[in-house]
Amino acid sequence: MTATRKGRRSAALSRERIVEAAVELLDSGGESALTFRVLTERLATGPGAIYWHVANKDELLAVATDGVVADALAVGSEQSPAGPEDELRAVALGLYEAIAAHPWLGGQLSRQFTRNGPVVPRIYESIGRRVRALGVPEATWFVTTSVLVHYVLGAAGQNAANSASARTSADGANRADFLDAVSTAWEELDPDEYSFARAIAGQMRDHDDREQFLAGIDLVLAGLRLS
Amino acid sequence: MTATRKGRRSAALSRERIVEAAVELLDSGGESALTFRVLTERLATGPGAIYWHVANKDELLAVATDGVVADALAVGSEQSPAGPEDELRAVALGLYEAIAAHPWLGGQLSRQFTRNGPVVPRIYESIGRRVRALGVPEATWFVTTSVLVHYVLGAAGQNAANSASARTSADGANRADFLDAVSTAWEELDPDEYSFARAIAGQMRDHDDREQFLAGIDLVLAGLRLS
DNA sequence: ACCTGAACACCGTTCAAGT
DNA sequence: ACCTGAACACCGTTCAAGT
Repeated sequence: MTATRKGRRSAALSRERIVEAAVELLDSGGESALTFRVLTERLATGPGAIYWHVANKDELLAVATDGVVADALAVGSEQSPAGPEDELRAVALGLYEAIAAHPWLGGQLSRQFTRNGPVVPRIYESIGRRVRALGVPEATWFVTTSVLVHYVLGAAGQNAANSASARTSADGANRADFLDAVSTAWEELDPDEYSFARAIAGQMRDHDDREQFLAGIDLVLAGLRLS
Repeated sequence: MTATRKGRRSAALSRERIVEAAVELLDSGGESALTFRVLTERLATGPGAIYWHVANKDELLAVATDGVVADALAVGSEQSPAGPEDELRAVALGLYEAIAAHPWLGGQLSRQFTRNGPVVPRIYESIGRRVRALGVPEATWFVTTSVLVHYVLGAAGQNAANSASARTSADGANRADFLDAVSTAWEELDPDEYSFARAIAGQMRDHDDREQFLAGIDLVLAGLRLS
């Protein structure tokens, strides 16, 4: 793992090796940890060499994002379980786990929605195929898939953000401590203005990530059966 | 409007004036348009003066985000319509319109989920109050509100991203042209790998933003009635 | 074709100094 | 208490020059 960190590089530079190193940096320190300065150091090269393989930082981030998502979705579709509902849950959970493992994915994915890249249709395809298999009317394919996609990415991103900020927090807190801090903050809000936020603060503290996440999927599935 | 753009500043500096100028810059050119360099120029001052009123750029962005969202939600709750369902639609649409008017809000809001700031409980409160009023069981308050919040922010952000990138696109395209380009790109994807994405490309091109957005809300509301 | 590395035009932020 | 503005330590990106 430390083999390429110092001294001359062992293998020729390639787009793949650059993306691989970028993902490592993103995983270890979030979006701000990926700079061309430390990237060139890690790869024992100069900035010009990287720009030979990659157009700019935006493209590098897009390729890294698409690669991680493609892997996550590929794993999800290997095991083809019982029916389309279970498949849908598996795909959603696969995305969830990927974002949990790479917290920077959350923000990056929401940025990719601006662009016309490959990752957005990839995600719509994975979720949408299962929506179609559930037999919902074609006229509602776009809406239902959109609801699912946005919920999956939003909820996963929020949870990943929690664990990410917990990881880098100064007070050495873990995820539970961070959730506890947020929950406590919500409980101390003004009782008149924030009666609801205060009421769910406890649920937020104690909730099991995956369980709640899947409960949300099931809620949408229930609504889907009626449309 | 151009009064404060050049020459000496007319009024004393204040947190409010700084935030106001920041929002103007964000609205006009997106997140990258907000720099301390042009901010000091607009306010006819030096960077040190801004740092006297505001801790750093992160705080400035957080305050700007919270301000715009607070305004949007205040407008939404003024008119208290028929029942909680209509109120929910009004609040959701209010957020939707705010993000459409300030496209940078989308990305900024997803970033605020990492932090323990005031904007996230504010949004949960507005949506959650109506969820509670619908009479759903307390045990599911957190999940149902989460589904709604993530869908609202995700869908609004995606649409805003569309119009935002359309606005700044080189080929002078408007929103319809941008959607058309994306739709065409999806139609040209591999038929085997992307059968679903190709199938909904047409719906994406022709869809009415608000109509589709509200259809998504209704889908969740339908699922909510069953839980 | 692929890589080097100095240089450019920018950032956010700090801080001694002024009023 | 509030503001000035030079300076610092960084960015992403370019490009003439090498192999």
